[in-house]
This record gives sequence, C-alpha cells and structure tokens, in this order.
Amino acid sequence: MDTTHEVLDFVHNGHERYLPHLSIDCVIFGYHQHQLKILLIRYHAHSKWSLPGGFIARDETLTQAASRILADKTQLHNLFLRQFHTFGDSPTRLNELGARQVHNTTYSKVGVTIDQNNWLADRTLSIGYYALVDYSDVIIKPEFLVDEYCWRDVNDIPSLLFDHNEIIETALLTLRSQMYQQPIGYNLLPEKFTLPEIHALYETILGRQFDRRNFRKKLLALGLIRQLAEQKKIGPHRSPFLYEFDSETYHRALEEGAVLGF
Amino acid sequence: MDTTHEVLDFVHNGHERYLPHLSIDCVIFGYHQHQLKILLIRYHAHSKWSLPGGFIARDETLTQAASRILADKTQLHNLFLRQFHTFGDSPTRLNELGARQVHNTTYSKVGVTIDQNNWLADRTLSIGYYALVDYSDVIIKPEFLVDEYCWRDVNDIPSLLFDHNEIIETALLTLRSQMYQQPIGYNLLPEKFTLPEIHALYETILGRQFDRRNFRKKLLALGLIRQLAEQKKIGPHRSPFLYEFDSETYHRALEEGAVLGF
DNA sequence: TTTTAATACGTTTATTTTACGCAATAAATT
DNA sequence: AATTTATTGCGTAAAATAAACGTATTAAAA
Repeated sequence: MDTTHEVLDFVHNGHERYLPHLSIDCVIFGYHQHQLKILLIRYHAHSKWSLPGGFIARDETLTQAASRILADKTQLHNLFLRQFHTFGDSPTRLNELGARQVHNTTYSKVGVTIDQNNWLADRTLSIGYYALVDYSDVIIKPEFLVDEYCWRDVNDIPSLLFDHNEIIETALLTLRSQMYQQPIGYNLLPEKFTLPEIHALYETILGRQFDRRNFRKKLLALGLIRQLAEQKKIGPHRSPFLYEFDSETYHRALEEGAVLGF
Repeated sequence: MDTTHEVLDFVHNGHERYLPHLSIDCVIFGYHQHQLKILLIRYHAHSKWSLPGGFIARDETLTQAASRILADKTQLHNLFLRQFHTFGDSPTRLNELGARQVHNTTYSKVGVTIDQNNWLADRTLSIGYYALVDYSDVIIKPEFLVDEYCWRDVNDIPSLLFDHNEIIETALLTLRSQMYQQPIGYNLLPEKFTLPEIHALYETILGRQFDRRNFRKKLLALGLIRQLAEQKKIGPHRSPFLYEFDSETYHRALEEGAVLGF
C-alpha cells in the first residue's frame, strides 16, 4: 500500500481479500556480530512502537501469509520462520474501542475514520511468528503508513502497542528453548564458517556463555559440523579453520531434535 | 445446542455471537491404567470421526473459549489445557466447497442447507488445544448433532475429517516433548500416589519404558516428590509407599522447566 | 625477535545416566 | 508354618556426558 487510494481501498474493501478477526504478528530477530535485535515499526502518528504484521489473504495458506508478510518487510526470501503462539487473551485485544482508536490514529493520514462497522474495528486475534535474519542483509522498504523503523536490542524493548510486549516475551522464550533442541539459526551463517562465528551466534541468541573448547567438542560429537582444510584470514590473529554443516545430520537434527545439553 | 430450534439459530445467527473464520479443536488425551486414548466424536450422518471443537464467543478470551469447550465435552473443570498450534495450511481448510459439504451432512439433521453466504461456509483456521484427563472421570454429555463418541488409543486413530489427523500428530509430539521438560499430567494422579502409579503415567504417555529404580531416584533428586510414612494396600503384593508432590518445586518446575533427561 | 591476542587441541575431574543386584513384603499355595 | 510368586524398596558399579581448565600454535604488529 503506497498511495492514499490503495489505503482507502484496503480500509473499505479489505475484508473481501483478507480474513477479518485474524492477523499475523512477526517477531523478526535480527542477529549480527554479537547482537540480537528485534525489528519494530512506528505507525503513522503513534508514539508507541509495534511489531510488524499483516493479514491473511482468503486464498493463501497461513504459512504463505506469514512468509509474504516477512518478505514484504525484509525483502528477503526463504528465511527461517516459525509459528509459536496465537494470542487472544489480552484485554487490549478484547477492547474493540481501544483498538479502533489506535487504527484511527494511523489511518488519520488518509483522512478516514474507522467506524464501528468497519472490518478493522473487529476484535482480532493474532498468530505469532518469529523469524531469524541477519539484520545487515535487511533492506527496509518504507511503507506508506509507517513513520519509522528501528532494530532494538532484545534486552531493551520499550512499551509497545497492544500486547506486543507479551508476544515478544513468548517469542524469545520459544526461540531459546527450541535452539537447545534443534540446530536453529544456521541460516545466519555463511556456507563455510569458523568456530568463533557459530560460537558467537549461540552465545548471543541464548544470552549466555559457552566454553569455547567444550562447544567445539559437542558440535563435532553430534556430527553437525565438519572441519575443512581451508582457513579464514582474520586480520592480526591466528587463522581459524573453516567448517561446514553435515547436511544429513543437520536435517535429521531439525526433525528429530538433537539435544545440545550444555 | 439441544434442540432443532437452537441449532437453526446457531446456523443463521451464530456469527453474531461467535467469531467467524476461527475455531478451536481439542485433542483430549484420556489416561487410565496404562492406556492413552483420545476422545473422538462422530457428527450426525458422517462416517469419519472428528475432534471435538467449537467456536470463540465474541466476548470471551481465547483461553476462556478453550476451557468452556473442554468443560462442555467432559463435564470437568480446571483441567490441564494448553494451546499448541494454529492450523491454516491444509487444503481441506482452504477448500470451502468441501467444508460446506461436510457441514451440510451434519446439519441435514435439522433440514437446513448451508449456503455459500452462511458464516459456517467460510474458510476456517483452527486453534489446537490439548488436554489431559483421566478418562474414567469423564461423563460424556450427548450432543444433538453428535451421533457417537469414543475413546481411541493414540496408536490406533482412524482417518479423520479435515486435517484432524495432523492436529493429533502435532498434539502428541507437543505433549511428549513438553512432558520431558515440565511436570505435566500430574493432575491425573491423586493427592497421594505410589511410585508405580506415577511411573506408569510416564511410561504410558511417553510411549517408552523407564527403569523403575532410576525413575524414582530422578524424581527424588529433582525434589519433585516427597515420600510419606503411609503405605497403600494393593492386594497380594508388597505395600508401596505413598508420595506427594513438593508443591514449591513442582510449580517452579512448571515455570522454569525441569529436565527429566532420561 | 618479542609481544599480543586470538585459535587449536588436548586432559582431568565431576556429574549424570544407565544397568543391574538383591533384600523385603503381602498374600496365596503347598 | 514354610514356600512360592509377584511386586516394591534401596543400593552399587560402570559407562557416558558435561564442566573445568592447561598449553601450544599462529598471524601480525611492535
């Protein structure tokens, strides 16, 4: 939606294309060099930030909808994306009047008022998805109704609209718990990577430290990674070896789980 | 809904009370004496069985809706109940014509046809919840539109309506994975229970064996259970001691997780 | 050549898990 | 009353895993 005309059409006829009462909210975790951030957006004329989200088209699957919304925001495809919870308990979701006021602030940009009968004024449950991206790869495409974007550190999230703080909390718990069981987030590494790189990835996402030497032993023992003959040049220090994933073990671990057990 | 009149009102005016496009499906696991079963229902005039489910009232939270639906089916309250996934990918959910035919078979009982514009004919996503009950406690209340009920062993589930087989598969995976992390299912035991009782509970739900002696050591080491002075009389064999939960450790384990690690 | 800061590749110790052995006991059987 | 049977209680030894840590190697700069 890039023009006033498109937004007006969405407000008045969106319910023909999208399912009402349901939205998707995306917690997009952005990892880069020892930092884990979340993409937030600020809708027009709002002071509070929100999670990026969208609606489910009537003719697409739920997974397609989530992928499309994620791709719209990041311009990236085939990202790691997982559903984690559906939110329908918060008072801010039940209070239609409050939700309508929030929408009216946003849509004031196109001079339209969401009345009680508008489909956007309905009570809406939200299906939460989380994604993992390298935030240095993301190119934000400005959206008509969004004033600002930012990457905020997971430990420094401000008070957000609706129940979005709770959504982030649940997403982070899910991500961390799943990362202990499955080889998640490996799409954040290049094809060939060094031990310090994958080590930093784990430490950052899980928010704790791992002994370098035990970490290496564990991944090798699980057969998840394979050491290559090549080394990487990294400035003034000893050159670390490059590793690659053993794709068979990797995919088996994704399906059946491979307990890291640190 | 017990009468034709109530059903007709539901078909024609249900969208005023309930959110369209969304349903809740409940996988009700029934445990009893070394058996784990799932409650299935057969809607009027159908050959295939389904999961029990329902809709979300406009003025209740998602959790309230799931609890209400579960209580309606089992006549039991305060059961262990958890959301596990929202389903919106299956072709049987996207194909509105197919879904409408299924509804028409059911509602033929009251001589009404669901037309294309009826709210029940809309595409519907389903939020999956699972519950754990002692099936010997359950008193099924007959419903007007349901011809038959049954408890089927988890290892012997027939082909069900829509994507309900997939929903059960996901529920079972979730239940088992969560049971390794948290003290789940303890509401299936009496206040004071014996080691063989809790041992059988774990073996049955997780579908594998645990060494009796190591199992006891583990639960005691975690501080989850406390041995009492009392013993239980069990016919012709040695009297087992009774145990109770340490409620502090128990609740901490529910929140923070306590890895069983067998 | 020495220094610095990083990686590589161990070894040792502690802890946890797994596999069993065997005595105790309640009631039925001889 | 002793024996048998099926079960529970409690322990120990071995194996596997996790945690802690030592030290040589290496790349480049001082």
